[in-house]
Amino acid sequence: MLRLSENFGVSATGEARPVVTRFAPSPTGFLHIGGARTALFNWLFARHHGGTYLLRIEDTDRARSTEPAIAAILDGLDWLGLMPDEPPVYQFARAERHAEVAHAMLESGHAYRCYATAEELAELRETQRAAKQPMRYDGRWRDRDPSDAPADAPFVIRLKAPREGESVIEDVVQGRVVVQNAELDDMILLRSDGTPTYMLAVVVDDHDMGVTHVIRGDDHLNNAFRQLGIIRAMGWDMPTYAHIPLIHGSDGAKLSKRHGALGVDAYRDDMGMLPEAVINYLLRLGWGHGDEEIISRDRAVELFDLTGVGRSPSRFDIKKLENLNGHYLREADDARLATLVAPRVAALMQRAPLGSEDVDLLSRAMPSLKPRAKTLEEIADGARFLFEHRPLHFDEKAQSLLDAAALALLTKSVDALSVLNEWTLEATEQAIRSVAENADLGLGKVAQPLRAALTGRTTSPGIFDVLFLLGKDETLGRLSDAIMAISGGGIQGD
RNA sequence: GGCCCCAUCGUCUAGCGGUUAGGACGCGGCCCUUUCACGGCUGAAACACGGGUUCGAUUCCCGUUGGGGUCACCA
Repeated sequence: MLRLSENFGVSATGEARPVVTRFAPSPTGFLHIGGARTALFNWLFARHHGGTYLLRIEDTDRARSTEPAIAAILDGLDWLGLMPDEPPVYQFARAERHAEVAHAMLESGHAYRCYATAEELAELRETQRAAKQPMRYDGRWRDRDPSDAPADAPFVIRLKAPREGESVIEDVVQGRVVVQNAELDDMILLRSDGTPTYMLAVVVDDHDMGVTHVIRGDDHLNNAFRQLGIIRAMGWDMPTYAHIPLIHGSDGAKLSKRHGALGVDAYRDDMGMLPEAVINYLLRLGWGHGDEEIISRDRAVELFDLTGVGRSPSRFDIKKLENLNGHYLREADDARLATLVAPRVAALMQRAPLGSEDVDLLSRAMPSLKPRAKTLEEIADGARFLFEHRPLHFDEKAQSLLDAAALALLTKSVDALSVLNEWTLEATEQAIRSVAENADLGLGKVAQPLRAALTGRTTSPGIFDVLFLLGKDETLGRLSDAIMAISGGGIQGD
């Protein structure tokens, strides 16, 4: 398939311009995962070509745009490292310029005033639907003499779109797409209150911002043809289009709020994902480079291109994201993870924030904690035993391990451990191994009761890591707690 | 419904006329092993269907089916 050059936007005069991309969300809600991917692709494309990546807040819908939504979008982009190269452009602030363009088109005869009322149009649509005709504006004011206009009546400005012929877009992702001009009606440019519609604003802003490559969801593919009408009427350059397929939920339906279209903050806060994992996952959703799966940000900038973007929609798979997150967790710096996990531990245990000593302990425990988790939340859960206060609460499985046989083993362990002068991994391991050997048992037979007694659970980091992290006093204390509980028959349990 | 887009394992994908159809997630088994993980090995698992074009189609063309998108004084 023939594809246009991606490196540069080519102007009407044929001169090459440096790449400018933009992400243009409307602030009507959080930054969801699909928007994040669009932002990522725009960012990546600009970086790859040494261009500029911009952000435009499409807030012309005053009723639905909110300040918190803007904050949420900025926050999400910041977390993902996708902040724009220049301060964001607020579309509503440019309403005057949009109106100016609409009036210029009126002057040049590319647009006209339409006095049809909302009721009139609703009626038109109803008739068309009843007759099973395509629903479009019928152009009733298109060629009407301006003198027919009712005095002082409100009007909108509509584009005078060509009614014959066809329009072609060579989309970098979708290929050549052709639409008959007869399919397009005369869309509204300026509302009766003088405010611009999205169709007008997006074209004017993209032009004024010097956007060379429009990379957006393919739900805008049909819009592109409408927008083309404005571009041609104004004699502007057509940007290179790249309409990327949407992300669907795991059930194949469009990702919506009830289908798991969560804000990126949910991935960060609720699930405990790392931004690098989300970025890597989003990158691979709809884009591929051979067999490479683990791709760093730098590597992505190096490799990314639009030709690698697939044409079919993809489904969101949380399992794969978790797997990737596990990978980046294992790779991440321990001190950084400790900082991220600390508040989660406090929340989980319903206790005061961890002090610096506790965070330090968390950091030291991280090498044995992080390989066992896929999210920060799981790390926090696995770290609880470090901060639990004596006497421990034993879960059901742990209780069943703490029986009469365990009592003997625990007692012997206390004996072997308490005489140790040095509390090292090596020393404790040697002591416990000899307890096992003397009892003629495998290490596992001793390790499990120890684990239960020390952590209250049956799963934990390696038992010698647990011993070491807890320290001698705490270890011996917890062991004697368990011994007492068993002999007294009063195990603290559920 | 009109128009537009899409179609390889369950999922994300590689493939760009001739391959034992590859990788990853997930799933099963084995190994490692003090639990759980990690790691290693391994198994099952796909070209939606029907016509063409061609010596030869997963690959090119058409159709069918299926999925998605879009048809506002929303963006």
